[in-house]
Amino acid sequence: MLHDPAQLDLMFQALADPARRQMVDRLSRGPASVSQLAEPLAMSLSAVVQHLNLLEASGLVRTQKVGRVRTCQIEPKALRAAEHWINERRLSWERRLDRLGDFLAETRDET
Amino acid sequence: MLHDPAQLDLMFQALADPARRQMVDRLSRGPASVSQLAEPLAMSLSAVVQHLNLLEASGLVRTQKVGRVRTCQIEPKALRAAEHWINERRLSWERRLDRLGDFLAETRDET
DNA sequence: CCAACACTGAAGCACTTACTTAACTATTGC
DNA sequence: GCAATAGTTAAGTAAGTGCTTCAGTGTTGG
Repeated sequence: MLHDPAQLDLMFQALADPARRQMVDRLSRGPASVSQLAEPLAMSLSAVVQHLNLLEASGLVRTQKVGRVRTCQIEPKALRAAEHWINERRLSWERRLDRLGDFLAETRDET
Repeated sequence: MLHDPAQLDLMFQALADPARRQMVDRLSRGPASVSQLAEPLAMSLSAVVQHLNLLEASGLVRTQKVGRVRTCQIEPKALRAAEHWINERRLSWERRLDRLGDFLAETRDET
């Protein structure tokens, strides 16, 4: 579910905006309300809510409303999924370089 | 350089598109020419070049032209930078949860 | 030399994004 | 109850994205 291309689209898209990354950054230090998320950002509350909805749709953030305040938290599983996608490609590349290095070392020995 | 917000914007933006992720995926298995990158994609070569230019601007891919073919490779440093940004936020969140767990366990013992 | 090859660049078009303002709903404290 | 609080929703707009086609440029094999 977290690994399907559409979900990865949404996650990376969500992380591509500095305001949304700032929101994730704030949430990594603990839960916050919408207004608390909005406070350091130079934009209307309405804009923040729209960013938050994207973050929630991407799965990176989970929210729950109690009374009139919506409290937001990070969803570490989603972060891990994005991290994992990148990590696999990087490792694949680096393993390939290692094998290439070994090959070159071996063929050098065979002189 | 790789950690400034604008560069992260470009990297996550680049990864937000399935065609570009497919190109990165292909490159994680070894270098490729533009035509080779284009081959599995259902779009014009021109569109592929435009995607490739974004990938290069983001720093995720490096290319060099020899004769008439442009050969593309992954830049693992950039992948690592994106990975690292996500990883730090996730760890920050998870450490916070651990401390919270410890605190709750301690206060329970104090009865 | 010249045709095929591997791209490259510009223009145009449909669609999406990141906001804004303004009007609204639902809670809460007094 | 009623004003302040916390958030939501809709509509509008300027700029950005992801393609397309078409007309190039430079390179290479025969």
